[in-house]
Amino acid sequence: MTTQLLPQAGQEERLEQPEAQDIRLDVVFAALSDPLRITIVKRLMGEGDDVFRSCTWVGIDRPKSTLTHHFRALREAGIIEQRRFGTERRSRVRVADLSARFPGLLELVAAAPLE
Amino acid sequence: MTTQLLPQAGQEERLEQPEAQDIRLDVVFAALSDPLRITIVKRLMGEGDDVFRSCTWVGIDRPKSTLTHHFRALREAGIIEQRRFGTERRSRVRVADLSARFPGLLELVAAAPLE
DNA sequence: AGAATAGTACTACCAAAGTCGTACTAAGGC
DNA sequence: GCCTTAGTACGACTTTGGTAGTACTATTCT
Repeated sequence: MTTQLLPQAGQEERLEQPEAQDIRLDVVFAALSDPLRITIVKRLMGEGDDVFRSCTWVGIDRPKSTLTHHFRALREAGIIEQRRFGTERRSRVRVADLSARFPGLLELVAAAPLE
Repeated sequence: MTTQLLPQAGQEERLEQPEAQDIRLDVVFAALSDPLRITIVKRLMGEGDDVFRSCTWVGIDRPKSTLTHHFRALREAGIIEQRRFGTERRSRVRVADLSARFPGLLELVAAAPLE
């Protein structure tokens, strides 16, 4: 994290997530088996791997409680990192970790015909 | 199928499966989110992509009804092909189809630390 | 025909999971 | 302090899915 460019000040705590070596493929598959979550990951990835975006930025038409649930699932599976920025919870895809652990996985997701 | 080497005679009908272009990534992820199914696929792949193996050959310690359920899930997701050979239902992984549609996916499965 | 084996349809059970609403917390602006 | 917004914990509901047993089908061999 020491070399990471953080575009906004006021960054605070990172929400709990598994270490890279603890990320499990079956759990990742389970998290990404939901089309909505693939969409979320694709949109976040489209912004680059050092950019954090809020839950509402992703633009999914679902109640906030549902979004909370999905983002949590992605975080706990190790797919995204979430940090608190004031009132927002901003996320980014853990591209480096996932590419190291599961080479090619994110390319599959990026190519998925789901918007 | 015309160039496929079939090691046994008496091959009969192929069970229903999705066409290669109809295989969906989220459905594949869902099917492979079960550790037992990853194990099944790994063992089948260890035999090569033109070799059919029966459900019991795979050597999973589960009642037959549970195996039937899992194999069906893999087939309907498009991950395996199943054919009837006498009393047996033999399966092989659809390596060519999956590699074409989702490059690298089977390598992830093969490398998964699940036995 | 009977026995044995492989596998399946059906059923039941329980757990997991997606969806949503509600009441609430956390933060920021006026 | 009040208002607004972002997000969460909790609960309820419905659907999905893993597991297993039972009765059965399909096939093969004697």
